[in-house]
Amino acid sequence: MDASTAETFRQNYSDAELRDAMELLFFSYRDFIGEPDAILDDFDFGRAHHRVIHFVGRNPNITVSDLLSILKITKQSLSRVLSQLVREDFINQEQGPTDRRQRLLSLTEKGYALEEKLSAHQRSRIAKAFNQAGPEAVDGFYQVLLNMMNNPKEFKRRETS
Amino acid sequence: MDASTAETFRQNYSDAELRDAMELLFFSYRDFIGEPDAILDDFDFGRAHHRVIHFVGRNPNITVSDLLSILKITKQSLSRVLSQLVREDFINQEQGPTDRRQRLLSLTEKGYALEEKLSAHQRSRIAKAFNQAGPEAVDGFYQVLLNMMNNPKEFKRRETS
DNA sequence: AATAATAAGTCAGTGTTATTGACATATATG
DNA sequence: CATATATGTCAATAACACTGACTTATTATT
Repeated sequence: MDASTAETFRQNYSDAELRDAMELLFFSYRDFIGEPDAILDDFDFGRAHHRVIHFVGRNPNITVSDLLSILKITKQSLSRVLSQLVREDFINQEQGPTDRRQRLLSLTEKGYALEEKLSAHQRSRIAKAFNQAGPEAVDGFYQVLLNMMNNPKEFKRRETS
Repeated sequence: MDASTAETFRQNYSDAELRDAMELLFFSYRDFIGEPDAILDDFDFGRAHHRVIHFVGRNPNITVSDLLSILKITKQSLSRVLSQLVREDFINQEQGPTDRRQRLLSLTEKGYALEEKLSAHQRSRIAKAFNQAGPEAVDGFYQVLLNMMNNPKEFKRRETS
């Protein structure tokens, strides 16, 4: 979609259409997150652990407070999950080099292996959806979901090819 | 995207790209569901009530068991929420006309009003995202998310224009 | 050097949403 | 009549979130 046609967008969507989209989001997200649960059960972990492992994996050496603002949960909620992951050697904490109050978080090898295992199903689900829908659809998927975010800049797309 | 070019899709996405998409789903869904909570608080309701109200609204006279298979939660989980909504006159139950074991669910006027109020923010969020991204992007959004579902036929798109 | 602010962690209590398992009732179907 | 189905309910439990209050270590400010 180039700039010259940008003015010609239909700017009206009916409530029924918008409710369709709401429902599609619900269904697709429900199925998207429903998968790794079995693996997590084996470790006595839940979805909260999964999210922490994902975001620490994507942001090596992230601080606790930065992780908190991504997850938008409280320190106390994170604490339970994080201390468990550190205790069981999935996540490593080390003192910040310049600010020694910080505890920089990164995945251990064990943590990385779990992330791989957990995300395998989700990655192949997305790959399948992308391949079936085609590259133009993938662009649309990105555009719509980015525009749905409160702060689209929070999403850092690492790789485009 | 027409059938003639369907064979030319790039069929390989890197793990990093796929993890990008996972993250975008997380962020956009987090922001999408984060909004109606304040309204729900006023009624002492939670997200579970919201989901029930939404799906009963979209599927008038749905049976309890059909609602359960959409939500993919247990009967006991639904029961607490549903009986509360019935007790406070947001949802109406009536005996099935052919099968009297069934309790067909529908929104009362009060329930419909609440649904309107709750979905208003989400609808305008989606409308904004659709308008910013453009109609082709909207098509892509639909295609990708549909292909991400376990059973795309579960999604019934009511309106296309 | 003293004070204030920040980063992280912890203790205690609470609430929502989900779970499993067992069982009850009404109705429908073979 | 026996069995299956649709719904509802009781009890116990767990995951994941919350609020509020407080501590410790470290950094920044005055």
